[in-house]
Amino acid sequence: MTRSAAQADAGLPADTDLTGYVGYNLKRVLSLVQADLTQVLGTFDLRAVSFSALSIVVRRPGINQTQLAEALKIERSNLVQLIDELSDRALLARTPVAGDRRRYALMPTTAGKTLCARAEAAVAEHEARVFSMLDADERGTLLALLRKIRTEWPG
Amino acid sequence: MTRSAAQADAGLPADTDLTGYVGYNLKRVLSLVQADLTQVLGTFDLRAVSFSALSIVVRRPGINQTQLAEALKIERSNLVQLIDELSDRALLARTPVAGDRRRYALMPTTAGKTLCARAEAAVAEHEARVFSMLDADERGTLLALLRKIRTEWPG
DNA sequence: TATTGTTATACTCTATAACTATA
DNA sequence: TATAGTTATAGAGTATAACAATA
Repeated sequence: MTRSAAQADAGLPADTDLTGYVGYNLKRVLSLVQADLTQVLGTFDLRAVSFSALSIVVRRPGINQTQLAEALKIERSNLVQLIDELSDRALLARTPVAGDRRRYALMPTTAGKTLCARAEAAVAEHEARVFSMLDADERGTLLALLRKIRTEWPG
Repeated sequence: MTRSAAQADAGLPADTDLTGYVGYNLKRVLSLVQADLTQVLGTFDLRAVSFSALSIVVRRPGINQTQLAEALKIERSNLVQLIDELSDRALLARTPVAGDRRRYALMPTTAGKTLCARAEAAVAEHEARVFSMLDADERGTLLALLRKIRTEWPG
């Protein structure tokens, strides 16, 4: 006997009821997506958060660490080592800001821009692959709904 | 001067480009939802994972820890203390299984069923609130899309 | 006084290996 | 040999407080 006879079993997954919650499905889907993304970005020696940070610095050269932390919704303190790593790899640089010696302007290097472009292409492929069960309309709808939740978040 | 003059600034959030990714939006939305859910379940002294586990045990009495771990996609080892807590609070019990002394049948107590029902009502209210910017159709579509991703996940 | 970057630290979550008892 | 539950532990991620330099 491979399973308890003490319960009815309609052959449904045990988490059937939880799948009625949007939040639970968000969590399970994100877990799948993140695992794949980690693999993809690993080939560039990037973590998801490093990729996000680099991508923003490339698009917004001159941004400082406080602004970057706010954009990524992470703590400034947790950004320090992350920027250290990207800086050590010469993907970006902390450059002085004229008139305010507290701040650094984060500037992407040529290597940083190049790696970012390659990583972005890989992430785009990753998204096309992991969401390939959705057609273009469905994927657009999903994106729109998620953005609506973020922009109209209550509180 | 409140921001660097070294960059163009169209007034857009710094993560504008990242919001083109479904995965990034999934992560940011889940973060918002989880923070709210943590507050809600905190009033029952439950974590999200404890609630999920209790909810499954209530619906599938007799399930064992290995099956529960598979359903929640967490490691068996990480389930032990979680079940310890729920058991210490007398919300469920590890009961012997006739014919296999390795296994426990997890059985909800009356208190566990009652707490679960109250928590489920609170979670339903939480979902209605945090997704209140979506109408019923939109919320149904979001749920359907997320479930489709899970059920048709490639690999 | 407030802000920026930084350090140190603690806490949670997750993953892995190894053990026991049972099958 | 394999399975169910358990223990211990290590790593990643995240949150908080306090500090130095500067505004």
